[in-house]
Amino acid sequence: MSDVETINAPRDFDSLRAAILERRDSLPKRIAQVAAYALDNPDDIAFGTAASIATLAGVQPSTLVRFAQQLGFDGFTAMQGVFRERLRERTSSYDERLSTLRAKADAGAGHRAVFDGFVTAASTSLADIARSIDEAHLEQAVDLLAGAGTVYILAKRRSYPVASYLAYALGKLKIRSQLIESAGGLNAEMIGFATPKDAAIAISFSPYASATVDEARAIARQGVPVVAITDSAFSPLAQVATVWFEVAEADFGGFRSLSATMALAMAIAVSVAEKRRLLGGKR
Amino acid sequence: MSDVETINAPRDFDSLRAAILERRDSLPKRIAQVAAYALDNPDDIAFGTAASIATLAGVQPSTLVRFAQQLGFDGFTAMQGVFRERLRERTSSYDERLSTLRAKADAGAGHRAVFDGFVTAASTSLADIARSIDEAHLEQAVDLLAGAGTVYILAKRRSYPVASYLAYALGKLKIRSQLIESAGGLNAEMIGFATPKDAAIAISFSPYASATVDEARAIARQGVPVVAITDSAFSPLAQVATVWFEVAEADFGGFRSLSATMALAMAIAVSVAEKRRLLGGKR
DNA sequence: TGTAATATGGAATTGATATTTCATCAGAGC
DNA sequence: GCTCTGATGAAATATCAATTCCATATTACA
Repeated sequence: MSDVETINAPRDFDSLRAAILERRDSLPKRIAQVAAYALDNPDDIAFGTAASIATLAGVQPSTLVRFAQQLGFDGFTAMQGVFRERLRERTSSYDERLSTLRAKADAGAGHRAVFDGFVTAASTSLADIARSIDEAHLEQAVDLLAGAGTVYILAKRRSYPVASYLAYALGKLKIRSQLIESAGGLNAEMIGFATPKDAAIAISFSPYASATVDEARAIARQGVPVVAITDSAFSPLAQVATVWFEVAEADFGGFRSLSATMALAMAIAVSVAEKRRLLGGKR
Repeated sequence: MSDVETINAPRDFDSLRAAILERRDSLPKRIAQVAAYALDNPDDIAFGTAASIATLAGVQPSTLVRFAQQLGFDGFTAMQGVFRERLRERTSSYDERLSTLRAKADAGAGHRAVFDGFVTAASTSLADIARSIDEAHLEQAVDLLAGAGTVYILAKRRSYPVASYLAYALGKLKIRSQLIESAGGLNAEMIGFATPKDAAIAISFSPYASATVDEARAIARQGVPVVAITDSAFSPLAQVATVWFEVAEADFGGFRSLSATMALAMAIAVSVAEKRRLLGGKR
């Protein structure tokens, strides 16, 4: 007869919520109890087992299954899937936006889609770093650089734009810095001048430019403290660094956003300048 | 002897992360593979089953268990609990974070506030440009550049990082380009080679670097079409440009964000490459 | 008040999943 | 070059959890 029910199971949390509220009054006592608990503690449902949830809600596991079935699901597991989806969507809305944009751009949806893709990639990266930045590391890095004589900046290729802006900013802020840029022959000599009283900032992302890695290793071996900005704990830079930051830049069309890295680099530069001003004297 | 290990299983994600990083170098290959995957895709671990995660990470389920045990957990399930805990603690979404950031960026103090300021400036700029970009101009600029022989890139000082990334991207995309960078003496000669079959991208913001303006004027006088990215209709670049974009970058602590300009520049580069691919032939 | 329909609790079952075990393999140390 | 130790893969196993079933209780209705 009314086996039609099987098809209209809610696909997302909002419609599930709506479905529950709609039937609220027509639900049997125990089922209603589950419904109330589900809306109040959606996170518990996402992770718990049927048994554990049942205990918390004060019902039997079988009631949970019945509840799910009343809503049109196959069983408890299917319903739980919706609760889990909700949890991961809360964190990945940007990622989804990005992937649809990618699909659009691939389908040839025009230049606007490409542009939106880069904007979204940059926004994602910024939101990401805003959440994940480690304040203690920031303090450490600033302290370290504030006490340095010369700040050596190491970056090649993809990361080079950040380095050049950093060099520009440090110059404006009257902080002595040395940008190690070209693949030309003088780099080794330049690095040779660095002492433990100096400091270095190295920036590199996978695939790590070998020159940057080599130079960072060399400079670290001379006892120069290194602040690294890289993309993974497994980066070779992380291993030689005194302090390192993990920055996950979203990419689009094969090009990584630099927004998060830029923001971090600039924050470090300005903070170092501020710190030096506070410490006074040293001119 | 070292059976003490059993007790020190990390209780939260941060210490788990720390534990992984600490042992990074001493881990066997497959286990390290799991470690890398776990740190890169923590969400997957929270939700998946041992089998599904193992497939994604390219290992056997047993390796997952071994990994968990190495970290001091009883088994995979216990470790997964930590990943789940992390997910339920992370409450708000990206957008919420950014807007609260914006609210308190000016209120706070310390280095974190500086960092937040830069992130806010960047995301504001991005939001602005996403709203105000002129699609017709975008089309025009892409058409113009897609038909060009060599793309000359003009930018100095503050805008130079964008130019260098643009040059990098164009190179990767196999679009011939020439970056006019140094204040050195050769620029005039370089520009002298440009013909009306080429094109130029000029980037400059107030206060406009005089070299960029002069060069843009010179190249335009030779009949070379110029795409300009600048900040006002009164900009000298707007006057010599064939197409120009207005980009209003927010600044913080005296330094302008480059995020919006970057996104626009990259979108142009990729769109040009796409257009050329569509036009085919031309190799 | 009696009867039927539905709801509920509890246990058995079925299915899936983590874990363990064992055989094989790679590499370090002698 | 050989042996031993530790790592790895694959499959068997034990565990655990969802589901189903059945007996019982509750409610609705006549």
